[in-house]
Amino acid sequence: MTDIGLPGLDPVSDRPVFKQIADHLREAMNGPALPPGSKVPSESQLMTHYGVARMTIRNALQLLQSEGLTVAEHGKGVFVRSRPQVRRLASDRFARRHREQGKAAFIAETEESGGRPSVDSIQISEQEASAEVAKRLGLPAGQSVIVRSRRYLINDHPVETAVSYIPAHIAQGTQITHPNSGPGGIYARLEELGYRLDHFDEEIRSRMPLRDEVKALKLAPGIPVFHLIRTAYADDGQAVEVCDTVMSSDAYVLSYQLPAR
Amino acid sequence: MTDIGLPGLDPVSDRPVFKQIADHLREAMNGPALPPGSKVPSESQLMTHYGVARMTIRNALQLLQSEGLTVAEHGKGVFVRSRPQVRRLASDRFARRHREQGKAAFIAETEESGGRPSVDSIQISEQEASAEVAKRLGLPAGQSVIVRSRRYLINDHPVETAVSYIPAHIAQGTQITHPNSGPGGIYARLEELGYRLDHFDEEIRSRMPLRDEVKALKLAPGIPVFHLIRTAYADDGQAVEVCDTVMSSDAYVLSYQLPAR
DNA sequence: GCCGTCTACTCGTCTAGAGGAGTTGCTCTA
DNA sequence: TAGAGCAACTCCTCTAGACGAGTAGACGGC
Repeated sequence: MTDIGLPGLDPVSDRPVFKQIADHLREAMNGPALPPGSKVPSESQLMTHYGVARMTIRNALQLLQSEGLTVAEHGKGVFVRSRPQVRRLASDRFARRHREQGKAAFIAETEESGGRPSVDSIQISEQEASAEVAKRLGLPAGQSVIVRSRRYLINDHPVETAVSYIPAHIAQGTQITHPNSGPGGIYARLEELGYRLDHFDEEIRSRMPLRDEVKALKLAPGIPVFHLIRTAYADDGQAVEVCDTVMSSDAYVLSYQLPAR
Repeated sequence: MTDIGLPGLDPVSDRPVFKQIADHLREAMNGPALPPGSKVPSESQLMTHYGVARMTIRNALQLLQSEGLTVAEHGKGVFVRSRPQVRRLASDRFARRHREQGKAAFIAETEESGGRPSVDSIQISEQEASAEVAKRLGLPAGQSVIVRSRRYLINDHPVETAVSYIPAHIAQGTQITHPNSGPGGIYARLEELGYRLDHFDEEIRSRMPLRDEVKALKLAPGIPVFHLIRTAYADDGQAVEVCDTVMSSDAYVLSYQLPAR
């Protein structure tokens, strides 16, 4: 086999065999033997090396995959995940000075870091607000909202899905209801309508993706998602937008500045 | 079997059997048939119901577990995860007004929300800063730092581990090097030493936990962690502390306020 | 040289068993 | 009645096969 210096099993250890094998491979991945992108020995090679059944090897590989350390490619082999380029979300990303340059935050930031941004699956509809959304927007339940959903991609790879909810009485009849919301995005439109933005609240959770999210974001097994809910407030204290986004956690580092005063 | 109304398999679908079974169970968990905390039918019950081999059932259950939806308990059964109480981290949690009340952020917040906070595994040492830490602290590599590591628990359940790095020339000979850092925590001590805190930068990642983290945080399978790195800056722009924390993602919702100006 | 086929190798799915170990509750005995 | 012991049930680990489908390189025919 492609010898990467894997040790043998410890016959006295009571740690299950498949976990021991996973440990060995994890170890090798930390060293030079299995650098990111390299190929892990095949199932049959590992079977021969350790003298165990195929299922035992598969359990070990499965474990590593669920930890997000490897990806299996049908017909090719199992490979050590290489960390993809990440996008840093800074806490000033919605500052007015960026908005005034006429580009939505995502487009501007991605281009700056040398990526090719795109947006697809744009869908716009008018719906009754769910209890959750109504509460965040400070509306009575069942009030009508404009729903804008879309998917963001970098170099044609999906990284984020987003759904925005804007009270219908605000967005109705404006460019916000069009797929192309115009220069600076919907926040620029809201300001033109007289809703001067004051601040945003962001709520962040992390969890494993749902089935649909795995598909929409082409997520590898073992990669969690950020679930971020942002509420935009105008300077009169009124909530004017709620944005619910799900992001591939291996494509993002979130970054915030907190006051100490 | 405890009939929860599971449908049969779709013989024409090309979706693998174990995924179909997982789909059925996931569906049942969304409805009243399998509420949080309830017991999923046993492997042998599912074998009988679907007429498939045990491994196929186990694959399905394994999938749900890796999604963080269920927990298996040896000898008892598989149970639907119930969402634990979460702790909300607000972006003003390090505001001076809190610090001046003499309690560290974690203790104050947890008590406020009705939990019983505790801290254990406190270890303090002096080490050479790693390249990463040195860079964040703005120190030459290899400079000496005081390392404070500890684990936070709520109602005796671990939720977070944290390691702080403070330049030795600042912390040396102060209470910061003692396990009990005194009222208001190390941030209060830093201010007493004349480092008036100006702001914090927080960097957030999400990923699956390492082996040690699973143990330290008693994490169930399929639960990712937040990895948060906070840097504290004094008002002269100097970085005075770096804190590296790993948090169980099912115990936290992070919350930040962003300026729009 | 180019293209299609064949083959060997990869991982994916599934079957049908084995023994082990933790938990629970019943039964039988003292 | 209290306790020990046992049986039945749970999930965990592992074996030894089967067939399927995707990939890539060798090889031969055109």
